[in-house]
Amino acid sequence: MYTIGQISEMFNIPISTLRYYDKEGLFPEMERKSGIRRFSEKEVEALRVIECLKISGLEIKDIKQFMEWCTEGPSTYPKRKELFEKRKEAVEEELKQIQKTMDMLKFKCWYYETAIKDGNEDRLNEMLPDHLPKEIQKLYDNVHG
Amino acid sequence: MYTIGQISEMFNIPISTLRYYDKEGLFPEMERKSGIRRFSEKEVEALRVIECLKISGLEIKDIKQFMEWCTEGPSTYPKRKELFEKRKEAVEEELKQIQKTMDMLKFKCWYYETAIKDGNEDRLNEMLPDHLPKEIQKLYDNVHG
DNA sequence: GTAATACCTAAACCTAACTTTAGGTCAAGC
DNA sequence: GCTTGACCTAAAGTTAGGTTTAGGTATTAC
Repeated sequence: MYTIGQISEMFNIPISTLRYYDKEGLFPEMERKSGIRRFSEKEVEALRVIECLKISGLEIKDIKQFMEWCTEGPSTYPKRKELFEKRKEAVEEELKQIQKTMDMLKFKCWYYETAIKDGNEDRLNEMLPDHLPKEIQKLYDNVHG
Repeated sequence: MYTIGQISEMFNIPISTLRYYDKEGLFPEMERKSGIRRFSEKEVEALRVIECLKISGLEIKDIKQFMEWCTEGPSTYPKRKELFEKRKEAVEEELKQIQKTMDMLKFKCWYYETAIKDGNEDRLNEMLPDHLPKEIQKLYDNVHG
């Protein structure tokens, strides 16, 4: 059993945020001892799931919904599984987008590296849009195609 | 040359958002014809960069800063390059985090698939924390280690 | 016994990034 | 000549996800 302060240190999350999560219903079964929150292994795992679902793009109110399903027993297993399947798909989409973003960033890094060497963008403007070095052309096409 | 409506369709961005970006200074050199915005290739490329930098986690005011550097000529090449290098690092970090998130999602999908088969979590509780199937154990350890 | 810590609540406040609203201009088609 | 559609502005409103504030309790250290 952990206090809110210990959990705050463990997860590097402000105490105010943990209280906010609690107020929003993200720990529906958390115990208290004379008013003081007691985080058990259950809440620790809940926090791991909260961080995961947040990164996946889920809103707090939907995370709350999931936590409620968890208190309702085996009848909600299918809903819970479906939620994670959908989140997986969403994250796969996000991943594609980030890959594209990375390609743009790499292209721009090369671009300015070249501009610094040349002192201007004249040569770059001649190479654009389809006479870039092979590897760079790939990045460029992926982003500007 | 494009109108705001054409750009809105091209990028699938609301007109109100494009005007907001303009107001925030993200198109410092955009022309106007009797009050009406005229988006050139320059602004189209700016928008690609805006989307890239936004996904990389940069705030609007910092994107504005970048766009201003672009109007200041070759002396700002090093700053611009450094910005993209830093964004690249930030996105690499984000990517690691998302990979971890994916592992958690995959684990949870397997978990509920198993729970549905069994009708309860008894067998799962016996397997936790270190007698899971090999591939699943990897995911679990990566997230709970 | 009192001072410092760590906890508590309710409610107000904050920020970024938009979106909506209200009112206006301008060119084209009928 | 008037209606329609696409543009314009300034300013107010919205939302999510917290954070801060003000005031209070309870346990431990001296």
